[in-house]
Amino acid sequence: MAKKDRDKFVKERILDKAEELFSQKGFYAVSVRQITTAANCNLAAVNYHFGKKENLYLEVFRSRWVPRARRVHECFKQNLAEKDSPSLKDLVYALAEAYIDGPLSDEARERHHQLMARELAKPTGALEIVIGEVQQPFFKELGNLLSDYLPEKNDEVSLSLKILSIFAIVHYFNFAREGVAHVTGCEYGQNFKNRVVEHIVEFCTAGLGITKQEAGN
Amino acid sequence: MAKKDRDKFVKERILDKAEELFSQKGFYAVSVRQITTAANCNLAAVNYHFGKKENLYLEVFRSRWVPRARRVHECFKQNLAEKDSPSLKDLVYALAEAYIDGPLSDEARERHHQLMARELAKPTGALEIVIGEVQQPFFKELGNLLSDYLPEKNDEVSLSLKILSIFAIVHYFNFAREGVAHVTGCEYGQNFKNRVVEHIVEFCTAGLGITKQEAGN
DNA sequence: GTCTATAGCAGGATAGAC
DNA sequence: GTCTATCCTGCTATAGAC
Repeated sequence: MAKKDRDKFVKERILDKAEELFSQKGFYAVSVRQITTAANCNLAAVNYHFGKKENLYLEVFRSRWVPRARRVHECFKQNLAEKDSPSLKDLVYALAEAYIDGPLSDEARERHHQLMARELAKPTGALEIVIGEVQQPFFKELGNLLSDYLPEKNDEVSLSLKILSIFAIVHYFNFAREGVAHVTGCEYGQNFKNRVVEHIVEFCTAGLGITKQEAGN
Repeated sequence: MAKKDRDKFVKERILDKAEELFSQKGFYAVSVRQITTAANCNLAAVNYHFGKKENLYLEVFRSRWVPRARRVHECFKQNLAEKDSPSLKDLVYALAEAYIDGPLSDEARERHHQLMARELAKPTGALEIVIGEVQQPFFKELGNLLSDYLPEKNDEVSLSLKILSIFAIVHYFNFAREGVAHVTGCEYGQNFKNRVVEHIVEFCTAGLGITKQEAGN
């Protein structure tokens, strides 16, 4: 790990550490000095490779956040593809599992959602990347999948509200871990993640207006 | 308004402006200079009244955030008290309306949830205030109310997960307004707020496992 | 209580050697 | 590409006059 890190090009190391620090503390709370020290390179490297701190922040989203979001979405599709003629419950399950217990490591998942939470609370240029390149197209796709299952015809906005609500829950359990742990009294281990996934599936399939019988198992 | 502001004591003006700025930009992105300039007072006033910047931040939560959260909770209880023998739907409605369209102004509501979103993503000492003094007791109270309506017996954790999920949705629609507006294509006017409340009530009463007939109207 | 002035330091960015 | 050295700005916090 230490060896692998040293062999990476400086630019990559900077991006890795920058993401870690930005997600933990936010843009302003992290100094270029902290990043370059953590990345074991010179202070001037950030300016050489990215021009300025802000560009580095955006590049973190482009080169790290977006691909990782895509991996989660791929995982969802794969989860879903394993079922033939999936039920709505299968669909929500595939989604919840991809997000809560999917391809990302626990650390990566936390970083991922903290970065997004920061952008949602106070958008910078990165929110355009997050929404425009990733969320919007994925939600569109989800909407198409979902609308086949819903009992009533849904207009665009109704469908969006439903998808956003599922996403809000998934997102909350990922980014507000400390609060969740405090309120529930549970640690974020594998058992708890399983339980959260079960809960989300129950809550959201029902929330979508499907009775247990209709939802399948 | 300008007059009223000028008549307030310096300490109060600082707290007002500090909250506004902290919620918009976060702790590190706001300087004491910005706060004191906005509060139309001297730079040294923050140190005089609060000792240091961090204490001011905490005091914003204690003296502004907590009372406002209490007002929302009071509003919820009042909404609920207007019904005799309220249905579950009434309960969720009272909750959603208090949060989405309750006693707070739009600006105050946005500030309120942005401050909380920041704390949830990256807890500081303020999260203890938020959860310990406000959320935890309120969730407990909600749990007691809710458990009477649920068809099955729920252990503490199951109940917490349900409440957190409702709260996650409510919170998301308040703090991620820009993202929500982008995805739905809707502005945050009164119409949209009404629609969001309707949606939350539908989604969450159903999500709690209550069929439309059982939920009442 | 409120001000000015300033200490003392950390920040981002850059110039220029290698 | 990577380094050192440095500029300059802006920050928090404080001392001390009023």
